[in-house]
Amino acid sequence: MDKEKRKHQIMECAKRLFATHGYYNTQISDIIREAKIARGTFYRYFNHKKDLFVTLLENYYQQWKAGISLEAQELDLRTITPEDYFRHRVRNSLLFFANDPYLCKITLRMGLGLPSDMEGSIQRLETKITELIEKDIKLGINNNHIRPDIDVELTANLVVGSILRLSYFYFGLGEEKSSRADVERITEKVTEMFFPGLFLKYQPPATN
Amino acid sequence: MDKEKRKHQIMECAKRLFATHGYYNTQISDIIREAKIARGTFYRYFNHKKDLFVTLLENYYQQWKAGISLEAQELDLRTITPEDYFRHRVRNSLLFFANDPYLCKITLRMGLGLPSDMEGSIQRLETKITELIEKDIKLGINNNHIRPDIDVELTANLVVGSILRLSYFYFGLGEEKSSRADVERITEKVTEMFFPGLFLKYQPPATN
Amino acid sequence: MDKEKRKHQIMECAKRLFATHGYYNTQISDIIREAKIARGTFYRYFNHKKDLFVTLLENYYQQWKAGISLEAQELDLRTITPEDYFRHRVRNSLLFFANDPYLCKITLRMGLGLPSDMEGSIQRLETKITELIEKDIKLGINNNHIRPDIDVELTANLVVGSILRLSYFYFGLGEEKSSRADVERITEKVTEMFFPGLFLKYQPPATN
Amino acid sequence: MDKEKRKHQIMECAKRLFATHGYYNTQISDIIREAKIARGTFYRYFNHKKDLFVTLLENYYQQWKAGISLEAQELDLRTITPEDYFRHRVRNSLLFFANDPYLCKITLRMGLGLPSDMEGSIQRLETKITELIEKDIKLGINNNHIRPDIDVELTANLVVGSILRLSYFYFGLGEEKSSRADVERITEKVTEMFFPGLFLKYQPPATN
DNA sequence: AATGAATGAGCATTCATTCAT
DNA sequence: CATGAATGAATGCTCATTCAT
Repeated sequence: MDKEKRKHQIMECAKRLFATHGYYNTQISDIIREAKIARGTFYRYFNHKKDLFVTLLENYYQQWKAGISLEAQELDLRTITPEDYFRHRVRNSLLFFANDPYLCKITLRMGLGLPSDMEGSIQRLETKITELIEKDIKLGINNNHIRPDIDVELTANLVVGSILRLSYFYFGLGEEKSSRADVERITEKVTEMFFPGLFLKYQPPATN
Repeated sequence: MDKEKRKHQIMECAKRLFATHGYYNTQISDIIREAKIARGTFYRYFNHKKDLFVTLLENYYQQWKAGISLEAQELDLRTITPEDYFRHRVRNSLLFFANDPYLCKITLRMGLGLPSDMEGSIQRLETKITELIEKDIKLGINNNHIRPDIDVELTANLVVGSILRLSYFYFGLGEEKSSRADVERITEKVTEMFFPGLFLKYQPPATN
Repeated sequence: MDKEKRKHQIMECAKRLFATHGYYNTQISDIIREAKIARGTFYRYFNHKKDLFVTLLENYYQQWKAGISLEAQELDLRTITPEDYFRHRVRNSLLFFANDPYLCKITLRMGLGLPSDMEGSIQRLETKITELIEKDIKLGINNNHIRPDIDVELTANLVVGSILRLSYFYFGLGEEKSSRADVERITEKVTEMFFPGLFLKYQPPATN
Repeated sequence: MDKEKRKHQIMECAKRLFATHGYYNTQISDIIREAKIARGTFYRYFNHKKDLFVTLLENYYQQWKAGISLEAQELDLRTITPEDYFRHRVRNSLLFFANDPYLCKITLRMGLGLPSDMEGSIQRLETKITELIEKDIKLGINNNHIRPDIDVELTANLVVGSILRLSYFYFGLGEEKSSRADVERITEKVTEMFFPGLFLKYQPPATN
């Protein structure tokens, strides 16, 4: 239908603008200029700016759900190995995000709501943490503790991602400070999880 | 100094408000009401609203850096095992975030910039993905593929965090679609990393 | 003619909407929804929204004029008493308004242009004035000054109507404050007019 | 207080503009231009445009109430004649409206909400009705039925005011057509009320 | 230093009117 | 004739920032 096409066109423009400049730094004026439509036309398709945003994400969510059920059909659950099953899941999740960088940015809350200079302030901390982990990994490789064939950058991001997500989940959602006990438990679990895949079997330094 | 105390008081109020309602939904009016100061006073301590925000994060960053160097001193690098070293790093990162839920929220871009109803639209996708992984893990445990002693919720968040971070890093920062090859490579690395810590040694089903 | 019928249908809908929600709170969208016609169709029958409104009143005015000339024919001016003549005039005026509550509201400027909550603010003053007059009349009846057979509510409205109309005519149409002399003259005339019909012959209180 | 003075200044400007161009044809821009203040300043004193309007009327109402209680004190209720009492009431009501032509216009719903050209369409009907009554009165005077000393224009407005108010009260406030019975009853009461004050004792025409 | 009244650029949204089909 | 998608000028309101006291 032609009406749907127009709506889609607006959504594509908005998605790019939201991802690039953030929700609050994208004005209706920007969207209609980009979409080459008149001001009033925008409001024929969306009730508010907010409506557009929510529609965008709702759409994305539906797309993801559809992808999931499709994915299920591809697998022969009786014969697949656990490793392949895991691999499959990971691949499909990545593919989903890889497919649309703009929605990826929006969903991952990058560039959402903050002007790029302020965004930078936030990213710096993440980057620094990642760099620290990278350094640690390199050190571990040099000392023959960590498998030398791993991709340092990727692994650092992987580990940082876990830690940030767990912080968010366990410390950020509430409002009160978390207890030391929580931290210890989480620390232990994270270590258990990463150790086997990350480290070589440990050889205590030969003393002489 | 008294001046510093006043500045600190403003920052504490702002931090809480930013974390709770987002940068754009926190007005100067809110901050000065909360901090019990006059409008003009605010501008004696900060040049703009943006300045306050950046100062807040800069502070946080310095705090983190200080924590890091402190941490280094605690360790006797000659005798510590690699596992303890890793554990140490993880613990300190978690502690840092656990210590200040408001800054945690801000840094992790939660509640930043979006009214809570729109924020919900975003969180849904993350939650759904996490739930899916949780289901997979439970299935794996039932089928004796996954170690039964793991914490399902924690592990799901850990895995999801990795995947989201990698998506962000490899697909979100640029603007062009990513190649299939990238996805395959990342998939493989993620699988390699998690497999040993997550799965029991695989026993192919006995055929009869 | 079919065209006239359609035009009439639009006018009926608009009349009801204007009377109920006011001119400015009635949108073209409301009218066409109610009249079940398309947006463009409206503009085939009326040049503007204003045109519709003016047409509506023009129509009403013509109707009234027609009613007047008709009325004249009913009377035998040679034999009718002055009282019947007056009664006749009053009856026909009332009938005219009684016949179409929507046009009545519009002509009497009720519900024109203001949202109902603001309209309320205006009505309150009128209501309070009327209530005050009602109280006075009741008092007069109790003291045997006013004929006990009158309809209090009706009479209060009648008197208030006169006063408001005279205020409007003598004080509202111009822009400058009116002189005290005007007020005195009008007061005297109003008193003269209402006194004979409203009051019993006055009996000065017996002194002892 | 200075703050009150500023608020008062805005209200005075708005009152004049509302009365002259109507609520909907008075823009915030007009008000602030007239009051020589900035856009934002307006919103320091009033929450909305509507708020200003309601405040204006609320003020007027309070003024009226204060006037009423004051008025009560002036009267010696034990000695005043009913006629003087009535005269007093009428005078004070008129004085109230005479005092502020702008608020008079607003309260009487003139110039409220409609551009002056449309307002004209409405006024025409009122004017025509008044003219008709004037003609009747002159006729009555010529025929020696009506007292020759009355003020024709004033009396016509007085009678029209009553009729319009009664129409409004009995036919306009509801939405359904009124019954013929209502009209007859009102007609009779109006005639009874005006007849004694308006007409000379009727002399049936001498027949020969 | 502290205050808070004043400022005005900026923005989302509305709605009468037009015009291609 | 009828339609309804498109238009864009107009408007109420927000809010970061300034500045006189």
